[in-house]
Amino acid sequence: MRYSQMLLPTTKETPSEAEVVSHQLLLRGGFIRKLTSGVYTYLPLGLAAIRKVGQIVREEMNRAGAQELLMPMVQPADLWRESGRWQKYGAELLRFTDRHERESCLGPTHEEVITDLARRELQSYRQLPMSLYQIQTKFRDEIRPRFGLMRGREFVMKDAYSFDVSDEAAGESYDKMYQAYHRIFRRCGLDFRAVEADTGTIGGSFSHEFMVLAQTGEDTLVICEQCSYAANVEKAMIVLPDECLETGELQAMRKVETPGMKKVEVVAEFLKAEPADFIKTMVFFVDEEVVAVLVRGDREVQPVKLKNLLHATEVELADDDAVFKKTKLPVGYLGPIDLPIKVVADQEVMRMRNCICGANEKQYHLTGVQPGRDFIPAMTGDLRQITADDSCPACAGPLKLTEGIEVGHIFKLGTAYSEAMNATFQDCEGQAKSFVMGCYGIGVSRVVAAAIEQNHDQHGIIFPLPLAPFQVILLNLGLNSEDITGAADQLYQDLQARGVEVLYDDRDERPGSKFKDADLIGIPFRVTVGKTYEKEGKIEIRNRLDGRTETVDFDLAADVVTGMVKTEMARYTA
RNA sequence: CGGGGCGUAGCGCAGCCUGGUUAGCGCGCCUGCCUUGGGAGCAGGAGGUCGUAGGUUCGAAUCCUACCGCCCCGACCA
Repeated sequence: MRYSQMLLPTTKETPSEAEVVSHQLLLRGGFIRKLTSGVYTYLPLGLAAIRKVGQIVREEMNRAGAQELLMPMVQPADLWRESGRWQKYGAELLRFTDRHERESCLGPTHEEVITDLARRELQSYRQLPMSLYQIQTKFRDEIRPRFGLMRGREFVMKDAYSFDVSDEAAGESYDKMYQAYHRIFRRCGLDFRAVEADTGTIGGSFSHEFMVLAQTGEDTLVICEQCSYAANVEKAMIVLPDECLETGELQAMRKVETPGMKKVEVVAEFLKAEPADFIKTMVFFVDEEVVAVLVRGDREVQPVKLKNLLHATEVELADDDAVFKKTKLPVGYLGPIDLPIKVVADQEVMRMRNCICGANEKQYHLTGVQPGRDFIPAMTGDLRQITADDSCPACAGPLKLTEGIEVGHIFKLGTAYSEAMNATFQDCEGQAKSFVMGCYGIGVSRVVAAAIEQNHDQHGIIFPLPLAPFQVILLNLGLNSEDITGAADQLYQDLQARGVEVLYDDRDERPGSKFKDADLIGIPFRVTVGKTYEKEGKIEIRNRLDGRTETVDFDLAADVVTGMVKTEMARYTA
């Protein structure tokens, strides 16, 4: 491609709306333009990068035995009513009514459509297993889209669905996808981890998220430094040490005056105790019900764990005003003893001795409280957020917390959708059975953003070669010289003839601009034809990543560059 | 939806508080000269319903009201 003919509008200045680096560089580099909130046009360069990801995904999906199809973006409400998600999905599902008053929605995901297809077209166990996928634009009406391609409302997603005869077979399909995902992200050149995850609104029994490690990530992960354990903090199980930590004599419960003190730290200082001696009582709205959650004073409640323990659909931390309005309880002085609402406790709380907690009476706390003796919660379980001080649930090794960008998510769905939608096949005994399903997503456009978050410097993007919209950028720095231009033109053709993807900068621009743009858009190899060619008949090849430059004879240039591209590409095989 | 901020040329911004001739600046764009290895220089030029509607006023980018859009924080979320 000749740069002079390409729509590639780079800018010097950073648009004010962009917060994170991938968003800034995608705008500055002329990859994307915003149409409206969370909705972007992919310019030629941006589309090229997305296609690169798409192609890798496609190859690995096919290798894993999945077949590509393409489903409609517009979906009828009736299908969503069958699965129950017309009610459950909430405002993120963009709904509308057509001229015939038929209710419809824009597809945020395609479980309903694919399950409908399966129940029509798959009748026999002989047709199974079956895996189908598509790469398509999805729409989710995010409350707050942000960070450019990282969290748009419209985005390109690969979604795959598997249908199996049994739970065991479905497990095999899941494993295949798990392997395929590893290959995909390895081939994309990303630093990533697969982590155990919560299943969210998609539902299902088991799931892994694929996380690109980057500081701008919206999720927090916990990773074991010793073994391969990794999990989203929403899910990360906490294993308490075997021995009881607290020793010493059991005290009797005592009421103490703590005027004007609500925060754990304040009361702790006043009573010369540690926050870890406290039982903190947090109030949540759990599907309209008011629930008190007990954790140790220095811990945080993990709402997703709470949601799962109580089998709730919605969990929200209640603010003080709301709590008081609803319960008339003395906010700030709450404690588990004689509390007139449902109380659930983190497992750790039950091991504490001689605790301090609110007295459910203004200006008073209790000391010497014994869980189990002085109160018994309705339910106990793992409810707190894991910390770096906890030990690995798998090997008891040390843990590390880190941020991640979710680029893929795979779910073992089971029969949730097939049962709801009556999607069955006949097994070998002629019995009707529900399909055992799995679903597998990759945020294709998000992968591009994540790759940039992970691979950039002060000058711009540094694409891993497999994702680069072009492999080589060829600079002609002598437009006025027939000699140089002739050589550059020739090299452009020679490279193309060798199958190298090359962007030929033949613009009438000064060298400085060309260098800056080349750095900004992140093409891995830069080839320069200029002064050095005129003087010595040599061209320069520079690696965007490390800045290393080689000078080679013009006659060898095409072969040397092609060789470098091939060698570099070979590093990314899965 | 709650809190905050912003809408002035393609982009980034000033002007608004304290209303008053032709609304500025930088980048980009067009023409010419000159220049050509890290976003050059000079000269000339094009480009604006000041987000929209209404109001106050002799007079509104500027003050008031409503609406629309965008960004940030929160809740929410693959």
